[in-house]
Amino acid sequence: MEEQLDHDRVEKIAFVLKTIAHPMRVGIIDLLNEHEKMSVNDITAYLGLEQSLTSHHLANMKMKGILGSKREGKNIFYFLRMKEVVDLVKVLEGVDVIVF
Amino acid sequence: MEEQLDHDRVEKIAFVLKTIAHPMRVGIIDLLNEHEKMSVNDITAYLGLEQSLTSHHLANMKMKGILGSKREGKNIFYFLRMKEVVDLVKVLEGVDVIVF
DNA sequence: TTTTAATATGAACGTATGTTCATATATTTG
DNA sequence: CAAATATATGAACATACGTTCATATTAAAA
Repeated sequence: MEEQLDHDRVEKIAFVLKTIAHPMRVGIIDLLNEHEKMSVNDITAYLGLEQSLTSHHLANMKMKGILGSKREGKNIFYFLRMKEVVDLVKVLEGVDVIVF
Repeated sequence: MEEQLDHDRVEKIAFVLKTIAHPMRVGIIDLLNEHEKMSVNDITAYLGLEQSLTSHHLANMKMKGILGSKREGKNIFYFLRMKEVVDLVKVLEGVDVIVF
């Protein structure tokens, strides 16, 4: 017989991958890897998106445990909580990919 | 000024992540990491899916450069082409995740 | 050469996901 | 307290994606 699929394991792994599998989310991870923490405004400016859209992405990644946030006066700063995601991006750095 | 977002780079990275961000695809990657090559039938049996669904997943991952395939008689064997995806899975091994 | 086995294909469908827009909430400043 | 700034929220919409089903293709075996 074959080995057995560990459903829980593959689900968890896929869940994280799914959460960051978006160009803007990868960009956010890069940013927060280089900056420790950043305000929504700064992230928005960097990504060149609308404020609301950035907010949605950040909220989603926070809800799923990838990011954390902390209010400081008028600003809310986001930071990496699940640091492993940086390695995900690193693994794919320079890999030859043809996108369609 | 801030650094600039490298659109091409994040797109490529997100593209690969997106392709494998599914429980069954992660399972397939595991399998092909341990087996070198495998027939559709064997993969289907292992995953416990329908033949057609497995085929769709395999075709998708092949089209996007993650897998390759080779016919041998009645069987078609799939194998890992982009080996880096194994490291993606490894990075997330044991990471604490709460799925919803 | 008919049948069986292995795999692929494509349409149809439902659901999930990203985006936009308008508006709400919270904090600071005047 | 009113205005301004920073961020969040939720509905509406479009699109992407996974799944199923029925059928096509290819190769081997009888």
